[in-house]
Amino acid sequence: MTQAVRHDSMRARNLGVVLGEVRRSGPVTRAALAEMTGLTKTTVSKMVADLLAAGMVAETGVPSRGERGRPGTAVALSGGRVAALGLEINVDYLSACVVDLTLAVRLRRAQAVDNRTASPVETLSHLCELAREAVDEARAAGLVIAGSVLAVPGPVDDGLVHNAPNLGWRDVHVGELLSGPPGGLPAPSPSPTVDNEANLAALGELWFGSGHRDFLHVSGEIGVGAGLVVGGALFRGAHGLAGELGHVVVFPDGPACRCGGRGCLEQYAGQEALLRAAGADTVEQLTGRLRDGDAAALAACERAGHALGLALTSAVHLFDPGTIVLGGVFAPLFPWIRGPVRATTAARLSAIRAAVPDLAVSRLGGDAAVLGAAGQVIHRIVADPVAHLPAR
Amino acid sequence: MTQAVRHDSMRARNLGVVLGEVRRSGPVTRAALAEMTGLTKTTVSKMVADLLAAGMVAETGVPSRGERGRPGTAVALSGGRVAALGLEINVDYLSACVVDLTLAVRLRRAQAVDNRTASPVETLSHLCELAREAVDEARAAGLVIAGSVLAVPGPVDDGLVHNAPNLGWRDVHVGELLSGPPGGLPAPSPSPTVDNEANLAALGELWFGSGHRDFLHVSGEIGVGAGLVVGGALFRGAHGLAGELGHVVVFPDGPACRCGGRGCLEQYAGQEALLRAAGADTVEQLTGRLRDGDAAALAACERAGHALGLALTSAVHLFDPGTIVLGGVFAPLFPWIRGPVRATTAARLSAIRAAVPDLAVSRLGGDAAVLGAAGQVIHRIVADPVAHLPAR
DNA sequence: CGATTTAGTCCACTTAATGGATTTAATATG
DNA sequence: CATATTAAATCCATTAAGTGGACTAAATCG
Repeated sequence: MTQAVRHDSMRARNLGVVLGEVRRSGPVTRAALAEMTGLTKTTVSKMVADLLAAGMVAETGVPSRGERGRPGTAVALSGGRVAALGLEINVDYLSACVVDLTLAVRLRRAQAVDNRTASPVETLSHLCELAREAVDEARAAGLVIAGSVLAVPGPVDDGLVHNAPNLGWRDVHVGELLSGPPGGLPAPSPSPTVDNEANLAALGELWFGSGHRDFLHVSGEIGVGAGLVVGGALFRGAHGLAGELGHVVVFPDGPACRCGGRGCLEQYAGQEALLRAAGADTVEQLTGRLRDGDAAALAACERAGHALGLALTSAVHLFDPGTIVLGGVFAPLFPWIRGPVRATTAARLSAIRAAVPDLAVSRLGGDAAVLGAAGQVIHRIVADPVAHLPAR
Repeated sequence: MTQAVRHDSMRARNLGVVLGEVRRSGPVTRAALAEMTGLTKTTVSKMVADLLAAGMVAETGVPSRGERGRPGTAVALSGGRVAALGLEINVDYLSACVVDLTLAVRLRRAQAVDNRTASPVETLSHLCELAREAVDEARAAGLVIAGSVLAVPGPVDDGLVHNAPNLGWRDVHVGELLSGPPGGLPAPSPSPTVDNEANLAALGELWFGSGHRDFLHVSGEIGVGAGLVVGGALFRGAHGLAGELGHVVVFPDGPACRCGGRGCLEQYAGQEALLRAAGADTVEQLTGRLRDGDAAALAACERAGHALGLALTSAVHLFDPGTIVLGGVFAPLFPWIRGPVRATTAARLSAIRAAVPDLAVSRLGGDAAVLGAAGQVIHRIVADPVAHLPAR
């Protein structure tokens, strides 16, 4: 429920509103902020002073536009102090990044590890090491890490990974394992919150991608996940398990899927099915063959694209997304699957929908999830700066 | 974006919080309200005084529970003054209801009209007449109609019905037609807002139904629509067109659908397909035959249930609903389709989902949409009572 | 160079919530 | 039966935070 507004939470909230507006509108003067937020110049001035003191915003060079009157001094988000750590565990790599308040990527680390053969604890201590290095380096650059988020390839419920089949994890309580030395691993503090990779990839696309505020982001990895963003907010469903595009039924009598069903999208457009159909071992090999015009590879993409188109048709009817963004392995394959996907969706949607959602490719590819993880921390800070202020 | 909180909006908001808590918790004392909202007793007392003066709450008989100390005087929502009008246009009937603040249905009117043969303007003036009668009767009972919402069987965008195929409407600007005598019809004032029938039916189920806060409501009418409620809020998608369950792809190579696709759910479980397959003319006839054990009727239900189960499997993977509630024509058919639907969803979901959503039947049946329409007005009033207060 | 215009700050005022003291109305107890 | 105890509701002085108008600062215009 919406909570009651008390005097202090009013201020906290308004600080968030002002900071959010600063982010949205780039460098802005206090006067413009007052106009936009509906607060008075006095109030805005006081709040900007607080934000300046906290190192969250900085006065930029005056954008003197040659207009009459006293020129305002614009303020913008400052990347100099506050930063966030993004972490990712995936099937065959670990990854970390540090992002500052302006969403500039300050540091990027990745490490190839086969996490299928390693135990969860091994993988997590590996990750902690990587995180530690990243944090140290960020500190050396004068940044304060305000928080971190970890992306894992499977559904997460409050720090608990119930079942991540592609990692071979079952009931791994990541949150607890990372909650610090007494019983846990030496994780960076404050200890990371854990979230699903597909969800965070969608948020990555939101904050670091093409700038859409309404889209369905499809992350093709070993599994096929999707994250829906509506009005700049992620849709999670009742238990946070929404967006399992990979198990949407495409051909009800198709091949059996590890989910217990038959004919799920993953059996046609998942990375393994796709490579098997094309007779390739890696995605790089597949794109190579596609470039060479290999018939089997092209047929595999055609088939995967058609299946993806069918699943997306259902998803569009249910979700009503603004745009569809293809990411993960679908990004490098985009030139070849775009056609079949479009053909299928257009044929089935154009008669009833005024606008068939655009089909776009993600520029972020595999980086979307780590970036989204770090971005989520930043987003939380901007929405509620008081909680992260160095106590007044 | 979240708007800035100013002094007056702080009060407005807190009034809404208090009133919302009164609704949620039935008769409560001021002291309990203070506890629940986190506001002080002083503040709550002042606000309750305002709400009493506005006739929105009333002091109920003290629920003296034999405890020590001064007993509190409980307050509860009062149905005596404020009420809302719900309206519905459907293919073969018009309907109206008046609901008071406590969500008690004070008045219920329905009229069988074939709106397929009538023009939109004819239908709407018919509706206005019905509404006028309902409003007059409510006034006579001392109620003030604070607003109204109209349900129509088709997607609505800001008062404009782009395409309601089952009514034969195209680009009917209902909002404008109902905006009052200068150019419009003599609609009740304030003039109704318009929304989609499936959405409002889901909200009806939320407020008047079984009390779930997370569910997917399936309204089987001529078309098959669905409304998703998550955390007590309706999910609408980017353009308000979400939940078109009827056009989820079930058998990609199935029969052609009027949407331009093939093998949509509507071709198997829509009212027309279902009756045709069973060789029946009306739903009543069909249920009669089912009760008699007619083989063709049972087979038709089996087939429809299987198709619905497939579509719901996809919907569960994408939406992650808490429960599935079957309404509309599926309500009377529930005893016969429950089995096939369950069998299909359980087989395809149980291995990967910790909890397969429950399958329940709506107690509201065809009334869900009108009730939801009236309920939406009430909901708005409770969320922001200041806007509906008789000016302090 | 003064008039005009706009930005930002200062200050007295208002709103609404707070917290503790007080009053009120019950039950429990000697 | 009078008194203690307990909890609800109200009263009142205080505080936090936003408001609005006056004032100062720094530009451009004529």
